[in-house]
Amino acid sequence: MIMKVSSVSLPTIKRLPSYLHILRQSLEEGHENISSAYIARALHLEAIQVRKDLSATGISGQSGVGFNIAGLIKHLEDFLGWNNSRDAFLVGCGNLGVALMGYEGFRERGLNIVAGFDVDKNKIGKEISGKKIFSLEKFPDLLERLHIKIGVLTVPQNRAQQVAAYMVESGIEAIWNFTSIRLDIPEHIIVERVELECSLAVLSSRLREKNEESAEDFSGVKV
Amino acid sequence: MIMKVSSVSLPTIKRLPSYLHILRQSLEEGHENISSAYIARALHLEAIQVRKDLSATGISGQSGVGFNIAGLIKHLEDFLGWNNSRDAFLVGCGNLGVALMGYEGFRERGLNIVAGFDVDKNKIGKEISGKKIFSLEKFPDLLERLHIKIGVLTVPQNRAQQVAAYMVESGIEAIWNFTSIRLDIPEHIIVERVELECSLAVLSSRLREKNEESAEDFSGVKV
DNA sequence: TAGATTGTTAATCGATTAACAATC
DNA sequence: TAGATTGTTAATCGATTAACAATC
Repeated sequence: MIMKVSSVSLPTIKRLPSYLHILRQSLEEGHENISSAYIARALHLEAIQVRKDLSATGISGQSGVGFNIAGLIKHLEDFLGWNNSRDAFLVGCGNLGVALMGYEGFRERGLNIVAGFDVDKNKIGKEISGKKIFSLEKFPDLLERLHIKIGVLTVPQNRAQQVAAYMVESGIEAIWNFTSIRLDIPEHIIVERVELECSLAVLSSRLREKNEESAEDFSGVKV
Repeated sequence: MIMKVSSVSLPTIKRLPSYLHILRQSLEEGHENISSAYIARALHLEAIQVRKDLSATGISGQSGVGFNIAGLIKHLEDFLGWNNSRDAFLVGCGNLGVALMGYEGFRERGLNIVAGFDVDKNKIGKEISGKKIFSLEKFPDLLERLHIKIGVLTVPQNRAQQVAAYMVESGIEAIWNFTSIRLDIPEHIIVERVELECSLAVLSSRLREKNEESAEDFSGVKV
């Protein structure tokens, strides 16, 4: 068995959604083909990087012409698995959970949240954006019956580890983790964490830099 | 004027919050010092990387002993500006906005959301997690009066660019962008986008790989 | 044919990792 | 002193960028 850990690098994969964004926009504007230079300009990247990324996903353009937009969209969506959407359960119907259940954009990106789960009796039985909320107890049973593989984790921090373990026990294969907890679960389970903290760290440090710069302005400049 | 674009690399900055996490945990457990090897083990990193990262922020440990935990926490929080929390406004009090306004963790990370803004008359005047919601019209005035520098953007996708422009006009200095829109605003404004789509792309492609692997299992193995 | 744009091969750059002397 | 751990210097690795022949 060949055990390749993806031939496509993480930085490349992370840029693909932004390419799709530009491509869809461009298609709507009535264009048929697009060049790597055009995509690069729109995203403040280098054309060669765009070409390298695209070729890594296994598509090739046409010399002198560029890439067929519709074909490229189809190809990238296929590559990401965003064409045939996968069903998912969401656990933790707080404000964040409700926000995610109502977000239309996920379905276009291959993720279809079909139901929510919570422990709060006031929430159980209700519907959010047309999706029913079940008792967490029903999770294992429904997971099996609906052949769900993906769980979205939006519970409070202090419940995260415990609930994640329960999801794994129930047979989940992948967890999209919206908590800041680094889950301790078996290696074979796919876990992707949304790194809010990292994003805030970058924002914070850029703000700090800016402050230091303007402080330098005052100290360094002779009036 | 020296215009250094930060001596500390982005990958390093993004790892700092996880270091803080381990450090706080370790302090609670009653430890006084910690080694780079310990931190690395807890985060599945290499000890040398932890040391390199920490030294990049300008702190040094003690040979044979490690780092003083309390001192290191203080240092990293200072570095990120997470000690003295900065006030921020949040624009767009939908489910996501409400979720963020109620999240306790931000204050510990230097971000204090003090008020929300919305265009929905039903929301204006109400309070969420003890924070008042104002009409978006009041944004520029309150921004100036309270000396707010940071705006959290949680409006619907189709309003994002327009609202962001309004925030810039009003004098905002930094935007934490929770929409998937790449904002087109002046260079000198700090924009940090939470890359939900990228995270989903990584999850998707890992799922696809896993599928392909198990498909190979079946095709490759002779029964 | 001339112009545009691709994909390949090589060069550069920056981040990670290794080795190890210095220090507590 | 022996053991643990740091920080420095050098080596490696992988991603980005450059150069350019090939192609439409």
